[in-house]
Amino acid sequence: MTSPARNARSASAPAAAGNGASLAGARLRVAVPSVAERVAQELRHQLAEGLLLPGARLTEAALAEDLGVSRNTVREAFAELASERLLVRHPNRGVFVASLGAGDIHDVYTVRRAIEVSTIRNGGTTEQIAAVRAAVEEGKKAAAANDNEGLGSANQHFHRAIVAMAGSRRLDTIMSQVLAEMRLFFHKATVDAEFYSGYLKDNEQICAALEAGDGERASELMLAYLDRSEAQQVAIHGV
Amino acid sequence: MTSPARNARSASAPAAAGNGASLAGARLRVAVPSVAERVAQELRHQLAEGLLLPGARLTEAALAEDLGVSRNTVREAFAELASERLLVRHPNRGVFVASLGAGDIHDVYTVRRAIEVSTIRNGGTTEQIAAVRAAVEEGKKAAAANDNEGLGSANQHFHRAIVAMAGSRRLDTIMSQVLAEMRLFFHKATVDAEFYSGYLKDNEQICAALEAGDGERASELMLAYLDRSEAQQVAIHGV
DNA sequence: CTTTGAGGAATTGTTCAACAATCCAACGAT
DNA sequence: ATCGTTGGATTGTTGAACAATTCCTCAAAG
Repeated sequence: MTSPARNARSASAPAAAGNGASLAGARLRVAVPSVAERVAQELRHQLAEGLLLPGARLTEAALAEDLGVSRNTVREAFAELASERLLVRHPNRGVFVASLGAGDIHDVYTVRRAIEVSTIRNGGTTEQIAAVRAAVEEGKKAAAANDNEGLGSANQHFHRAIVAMAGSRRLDTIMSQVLAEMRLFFHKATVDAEFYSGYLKDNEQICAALEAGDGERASELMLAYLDRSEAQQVAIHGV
Repeated sequence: MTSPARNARSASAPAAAGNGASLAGARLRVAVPSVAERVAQELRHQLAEGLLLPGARLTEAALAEDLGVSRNTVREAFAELASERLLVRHPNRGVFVASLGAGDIHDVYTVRRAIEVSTIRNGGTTEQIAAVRAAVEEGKKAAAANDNEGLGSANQHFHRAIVAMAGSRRLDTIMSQVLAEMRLFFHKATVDAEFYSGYLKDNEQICAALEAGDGERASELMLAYLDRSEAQQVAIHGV
């Protein structure tokens, strides 16, 4: 019953001479993200890029000054990022970049096992499987180009494509958040060339099983992959 | 004061392999929840209680006045509830109590299938299974007392206990959020006496299978239960 | 009679300035 | 060296302000 889009006409343009110039760029963009949302985006970017390391402290005043926004707005962005577990709030002490502890690694992989294995067992449409295949090929290409950064991205695309087969917005966002958490914490590991290259074969096998319509085998492969990956992460980062 | 580098000291403190998380989480009750948090709690309560129906609008000023807090504080509470999908923000239009559409029902059950079935297949410790059993008995008792409200609570406890077997904080919170969503939307349905009573037998069977160590059978029963429940919800609420 | 457009009220988005509460580190007294 | 005290800094919260936007009403034009 809710009509999603309402045209934004009423271009009364009572404003001064300048007029459309500045608005022209945003003319088609019906929904401009709020300032708080843009701050959150910027922080997510910096977190994903490894510019903000786990444990680092973020002070409201500094960020507000730095980004040219109000402290309250920064606060809203903090709340959003905290709800995604990328930041943690210590009451009256400040917000810090999240850092995963020993149990958290297992925790994250438990979520992934639940979501990915369950999803993959049910298979997907040919289009959805094609998306998975595309991610696999993207990874191969990145490997051939020795592009580690691209390899990491391709791997995330692969797993996101897997979950997308379930066709659930909620699962998609959960998966995105989990991947963001991992990317934040495991950023150092991504520099290791051998780190992702070993997974290329797994992804290929899983994708092949999917294309063959053997969801059961695909799910078993995925489960084995996740278990192995978890063990690897535990080995790298001190338990 | 332009502070160019915000990468604070990450050196010593955060080590605490034990876990900084538990330190924060284990902050004893000496810490009083913030005002924003209390507002969020109050709203959650009213939502769960059915005092705020889906689609209802919440105005910042009214709530601020009503609860005796500042508008900004209400805003923070809104942000938190929105991140839990209990409220939705329409930019420049206001926040509304979330209402599930056609696809959302299937979406929610997709999440539950992924989490609950996956968790139950792996079984749990005797203590964890005992918690499941306790929820089952709680339901029986409520049924005997003709306490529909209690029946609904017991059912939620049952499913929460199931997920708790995974021992994952993240899965627990995801499950809590999903259950909160359902409780909000399906509140009207909970008045139906027959609605939950039919599930008592399912819960009993699932619990029995768990106690017998037959996780596979338990998971199959759970899957069948969820599918049936989804169909029932779709039947009740217009597709 | 329907459509169009121009106010105008109401609400949100955002900023700013202030104050209380809390934490932290340095300091001083015992 | 231990323990309390004292400042300084940062967060939590408030209140008021203003621009931007939406919604509603209503009169004018077709």
